[in-house]
Amino acid sequence: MSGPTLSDVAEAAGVSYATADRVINKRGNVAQKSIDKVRDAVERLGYVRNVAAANLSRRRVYRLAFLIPTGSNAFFSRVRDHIIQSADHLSADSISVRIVDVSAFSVEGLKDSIVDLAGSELDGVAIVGLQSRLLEQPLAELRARGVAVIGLVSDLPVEFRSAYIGIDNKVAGRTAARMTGLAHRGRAGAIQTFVGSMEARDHAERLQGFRDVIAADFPDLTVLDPILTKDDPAVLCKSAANALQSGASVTAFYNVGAGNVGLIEAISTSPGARPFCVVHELVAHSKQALIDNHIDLVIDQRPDVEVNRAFALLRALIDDRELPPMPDLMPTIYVRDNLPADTLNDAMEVQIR
Amino acid sequence: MSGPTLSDVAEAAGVSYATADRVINKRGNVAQKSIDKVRDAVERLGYVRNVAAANLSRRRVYRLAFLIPTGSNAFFSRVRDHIIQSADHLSADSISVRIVDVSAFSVEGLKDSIVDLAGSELDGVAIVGLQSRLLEQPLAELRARGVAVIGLVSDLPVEFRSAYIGIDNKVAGRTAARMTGLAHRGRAGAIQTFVGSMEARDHAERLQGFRDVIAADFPDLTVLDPILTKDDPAVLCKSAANALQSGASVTAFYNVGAGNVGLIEAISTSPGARPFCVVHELVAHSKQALIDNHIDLVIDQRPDVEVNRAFALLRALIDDRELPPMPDLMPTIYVRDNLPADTLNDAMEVQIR
DNA sequence: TCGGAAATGATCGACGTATATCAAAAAATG
DNA sequence: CATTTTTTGATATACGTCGATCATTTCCGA
Repeated sequence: MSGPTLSDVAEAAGVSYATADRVINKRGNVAQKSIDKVRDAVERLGYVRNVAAANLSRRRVYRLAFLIPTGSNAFFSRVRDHIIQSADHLSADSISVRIVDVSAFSVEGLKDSIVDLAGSELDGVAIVGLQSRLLEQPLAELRARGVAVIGLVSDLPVEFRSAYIGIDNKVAGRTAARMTGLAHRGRAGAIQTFVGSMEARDHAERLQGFRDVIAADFPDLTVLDPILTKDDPAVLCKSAANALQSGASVTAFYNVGAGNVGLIEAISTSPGARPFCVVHELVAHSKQALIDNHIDLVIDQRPDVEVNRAFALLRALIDDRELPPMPDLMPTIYVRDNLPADTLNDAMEVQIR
Repeated sequence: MSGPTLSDVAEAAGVSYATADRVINKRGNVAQKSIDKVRDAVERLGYVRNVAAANLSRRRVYRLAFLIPTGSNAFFSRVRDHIIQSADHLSADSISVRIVDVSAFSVEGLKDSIVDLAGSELDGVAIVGLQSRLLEQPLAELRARGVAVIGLVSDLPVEFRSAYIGIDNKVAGRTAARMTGLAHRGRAGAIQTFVGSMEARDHAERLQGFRDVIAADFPDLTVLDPILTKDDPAVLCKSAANALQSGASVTAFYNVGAGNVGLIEAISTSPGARPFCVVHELVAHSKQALIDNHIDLVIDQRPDVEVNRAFALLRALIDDRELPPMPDLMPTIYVRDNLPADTLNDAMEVQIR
């Protein structure tokens, strides 16, 4: 019923268990001839290592780390909460997780944190990355020590990680544009966009995707040049208020970055009809704003799904197994009617505990 | 590092390993006093039984079954494909899966299939259910034999299953309404709705949710009485073509049920502007229709996520463990820009193999 | 208080793998 | 051919749990 064991393989290969083991676990001191025989038998019998038994035997503990930016950013506290919550349940599978706080969006800070990882024994790490050559050296060293490295939410230099988990931000921007276009349905309009920083790759990509779709499919709409916010709610509040007062010319808002508290503040205190409004990431205040009808749509990247996926992926990489099939990561559209019940209530409880 | 073992528990409780084992595995013939001591020690030490070791020892194979309606329904072939694909990778975890074809939407057929399950040894089963008292008896018998039973996509009688995995169809209908409303933005309009059958609970609920939101938040829109289609593409094609010709009065289509091939056919062959168009379930043709701009939105219930969740849930139930945290199941909105790359290409390959 | 029933303890051999040791065989070296 | 080196085989112990068996102790009722 359950597949062949290593003993079966050894027998089929005509070698001893010890030799088969030497081949499987790459212990060296094996003749090429024997290696071939074992490999062949593995193939023929369809042998797959019983990971559970192996881990039991070697008392394996998967030591994982997550490098997450600090700060008040609500999205990353959501990520953090999901990691903690998952880790809680994964400890039963002998997985230990450490969350490392990284100073937000500082290449130097991230580099230091990666270098620091060298101190502790690790099997795998998921990093909210940045694109910088500065990171290449420390990442290479990590991987040389056998640590599985993946990028999370924001990618690392491609050659220096095994995989990336996150949405395609161009797709996210395109989706926002599609919805904005549909909401205008033929009518002309002007869309005020906001970005945190054009240096942030995700912001730039979202804006690009947004512009592409509007240009291609909604010729009656104009995309106004983005206002630079540095993700600061105060800046957003002020500039949004400004735009709201400057007559009825603006028919939609699209905030590519964070700091939505400010945008919502401006909208909720401004009288009269408001523009169609799209923002990113479902967190406590954006959820509330949907419910209160202050905004129309939230494009979300489901950090819960991403974290789940990170764990599965790291384990597979560490065990050198095939990847299990995993649901695709697509930007998810929320309106006030398909809100998850517990996005932040539950997560917050975890945080408080 | 890794938690206490049962030996530790026995020692802490001041009983022998054998007694602790008797308590943990409910073998009976244990004094209440001993039970309490062991339970107490488990609590104190935070013992969790090592499922991997246990399964290794007893050569456990999780024997699961899925009862899925047959027929040409594209949604269920998608479900089927995901089950097959997952099962492929789960065989490494000694999980064996059987898919049982059930004649679609026939209570009698479903009942027979459930009764038939009694023949084979099973640990858990996920059933695309129906609401009928006829099912209660056979379900009760299944569960009496220790089989974990969950409802999938469409629920079973509540008292006779351990859990239900599926979306809230009222929420799905509300979401469709919200998007339709946004797309009209102030303009008046009339929405032609289509249902397969008002007896189908999911259809009725979607329509209800849809009506609720339109009535509450979009007073300028009228929901026309639904056209009964029996999910038959031919019926949909004809009635949609009819609606399209009867002047510009209809500004939107909402198909609650299946048979979208027909709807798309009518739209694509009709000249001039088309109404705003929302359907359910992302499958090959609805995806293509999005790309071709024949429809605007697809509300999807992510069968891949649901199947994943079903596996996790069944295992947890069978092992009598706590549930791992799982992403919420919310209706997902697809437009032509956030389409998953592989929804059906990959799945179809699996089918062909 | 005796006998039988109930409860407990002690211990063993699986499960499939990892890791180690030691001896034996085969191959390479001069 | 003798000697070293490389490669192999045989075997043991451990991981944490399950499912046994068998002997011993404790409990309870008559």
